[in-house]
Amino acid sequence: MQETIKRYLKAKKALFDIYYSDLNENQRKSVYCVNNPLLILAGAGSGKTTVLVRRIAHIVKFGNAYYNDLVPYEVNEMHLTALERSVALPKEELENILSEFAFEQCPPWRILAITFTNKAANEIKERLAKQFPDEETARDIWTGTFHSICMRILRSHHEKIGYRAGFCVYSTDDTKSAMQKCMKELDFDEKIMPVKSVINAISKAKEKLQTPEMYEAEAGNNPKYQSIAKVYKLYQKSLLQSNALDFDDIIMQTVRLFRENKDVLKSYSDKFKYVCVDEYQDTNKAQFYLTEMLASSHRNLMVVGDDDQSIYKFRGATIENILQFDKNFSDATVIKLEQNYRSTKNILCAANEIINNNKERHPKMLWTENDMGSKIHIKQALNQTDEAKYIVNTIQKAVAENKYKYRDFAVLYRTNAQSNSLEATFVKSGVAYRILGGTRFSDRKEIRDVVAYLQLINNHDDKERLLRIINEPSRKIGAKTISVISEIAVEENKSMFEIIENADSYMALKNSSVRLLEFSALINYLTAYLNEHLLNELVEEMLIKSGYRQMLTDAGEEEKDRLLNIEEFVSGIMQYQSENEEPTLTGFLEQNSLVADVDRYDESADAVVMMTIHSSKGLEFPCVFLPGFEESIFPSEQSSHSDSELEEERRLAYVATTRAKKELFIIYAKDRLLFGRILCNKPSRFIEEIPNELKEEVPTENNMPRATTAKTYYSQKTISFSDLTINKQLFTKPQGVVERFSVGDHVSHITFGSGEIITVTTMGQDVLYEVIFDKVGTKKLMGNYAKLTKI
DNA sequence: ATGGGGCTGCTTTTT
DNA sequence: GCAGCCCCAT
Repeated sequence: MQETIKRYLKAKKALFDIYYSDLNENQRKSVYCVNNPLLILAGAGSGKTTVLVRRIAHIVKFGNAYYNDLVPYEVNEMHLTALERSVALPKEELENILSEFAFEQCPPWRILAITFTNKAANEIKERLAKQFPDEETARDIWTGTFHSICMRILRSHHEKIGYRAGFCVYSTDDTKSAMQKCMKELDFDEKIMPVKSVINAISKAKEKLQTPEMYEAEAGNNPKYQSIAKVYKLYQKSLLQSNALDFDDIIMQTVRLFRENKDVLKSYSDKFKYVCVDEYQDTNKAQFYLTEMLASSHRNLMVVGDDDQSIYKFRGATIENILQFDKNFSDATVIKLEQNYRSTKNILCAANEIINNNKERHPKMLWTENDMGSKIHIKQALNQTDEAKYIVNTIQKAVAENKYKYRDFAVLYRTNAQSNSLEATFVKSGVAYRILGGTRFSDRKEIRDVVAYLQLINNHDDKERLLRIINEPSRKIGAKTISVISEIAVEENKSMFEIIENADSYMALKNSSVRLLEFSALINYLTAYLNEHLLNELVEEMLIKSGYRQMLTDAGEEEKDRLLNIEEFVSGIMQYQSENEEPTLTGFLEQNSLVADVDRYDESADAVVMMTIHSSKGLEFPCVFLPGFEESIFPSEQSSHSDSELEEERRLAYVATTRAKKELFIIYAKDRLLFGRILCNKPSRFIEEIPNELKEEVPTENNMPRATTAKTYYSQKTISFSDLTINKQLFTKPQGVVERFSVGDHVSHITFGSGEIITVTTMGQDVLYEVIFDKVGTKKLMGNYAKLTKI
């Protein structure tokens, strides 16, 4: 009987291994590991989304099938032989056989997958859909960004945090103008305390879950922080009055909801048997608490991350979250995905070399079985126009030779501002291109105006949007009248819209009451109109009745673009209506405020795509151009003063280079026009960090004398191939047992030098060491990565 | 209440 | 180099 059991279990595992034979060993391990906390450290291009999707599908289809030791009572020789022979079956049939092993399957609606961007969420949704024959299963899985998931939760429980139904989300610009008004009300001088810095400080506070009261307490005697505390307080009050949340509130208020209502938290944490978080290195403290809470009942939390791709520290993301993972979940399994399937050896090696200059990281090594590929093309351009021309020419040539299509190319830059000069050249060239981000579509005045009308119709309390459009087009309602309304509203603790609706009962508004009543009647009429009509019809009616369309038509040729933009916006609404079973104004506005331009990136369109490096995270392209690799641009001027910010820039350079599959072009300009001034910057240090053996200089077209070109810069630091230990290891799969140490051991590290182990924490199959180094102080290192040697 | 003219300061990066 | 802001004149 023992023998039968062994054979049965062996056959089961063999069948699963065949079913998942398109995955590598560690990827399979991640899929099978279902019933405890799981940390996946996944390098760039190592197939982490695949693992995430396949694991969820596995949980739904087979549950904890792989690791259980259950054997059916009736199993006999015939059955066993049949199983053992099934190994040769095609995959579709295999799945039927495997379902026999299913155990503790999880219904799809009890699985939650959280991502950082809508782009990633959509990709997971699409790929999940392909895993199931029916449409419903994939749709029932809760997939979304932190913000969209929280909104979904808040919509059901808004009253518990003091918000009314139909509450709305403020965009960055709405936040800014609301903040400005608060500061004005408190008589704070913008010259001394810029709005931007206040917004930043308050955002940071919210990321740390600090309430205005907590912030005030922490401010102590510091006048600057005391002032910010005052603004924070007033700002929260005005948000509540407008029935609005800002981006950070979405997370913070959800945490608050859970903390103050244990029953609500319990209903969600009981519901979600499995919680998966993508891009865990980008989560901030608030998101960490949120995740922990949601996973608290079942503790089946899987997080996927890569510290080398952490590029959002500036907005509060903390790598501590990955390090803390094992503190909260000491039984966590840790799996590393280090095989890269995306890039050529040359590209991957260059990326490894760049990131290897960072000190604050878990040393790790990506390797690939892909070809060597071309060397990295390094191009010196004369100026930004030359740079753009080089990109256009290279693309045109490759397309003409039928090597690539337009859509195979991406141009990734550090700052959105760089897109202007690129665009100018692309327009003239006739190369199809699309720019994502930058002056966003939704940032355009006319779009913001139309959205403001819709927001006000949806939520009459929304002060910010009301102020935006009350005199747009001109209704002869000026600053004076508005401040009177605002004062009355504060006095009577009513919304401004309520005062406007009753303008005729206030003496102070005598002169403008007719116009005010007309305005409130317009909004009320449109609100009622929505009951009987579709959203796009509402926009048409609004454009006509408000006089907005007339205003634009009167302006003539100049404003023609604006009308076209509005048309595009309306077609966006119609798309929303066709995609959703129950389209609502609230739903549309919410989607509109949480979705960025990058999310609309359509891979099927044959056009070169341009975006910031930040936006490109998670994407891949056969050919990538990286313009503007100059000191003070990349790394940016303001980051060059601090080591930690420089390391973040370097991680960004790492993300940029690892986007490329086949060809990578890095370009720097001798002269660059910026802010109307010509700058002459040295080539970026990141170019220098790529060893000469991996790069190839593109000759300048008119054969300029070489003495002054890039070579001189490179020769400052010569690295020979044999010095590169990492390089050599790159081409072979690393394996073997890593030596373990205990507290008090003296060890040596390749970059940090010698030190002493002070703590040892087991983290799944890995060990986290805290080491006090003689020169650089205390560091936390992962045993399997760190390559420590005993002294 | 509005529109024009001049001045400032800006560019990191995003939900 | 340009967008957005403030101030002043209408």
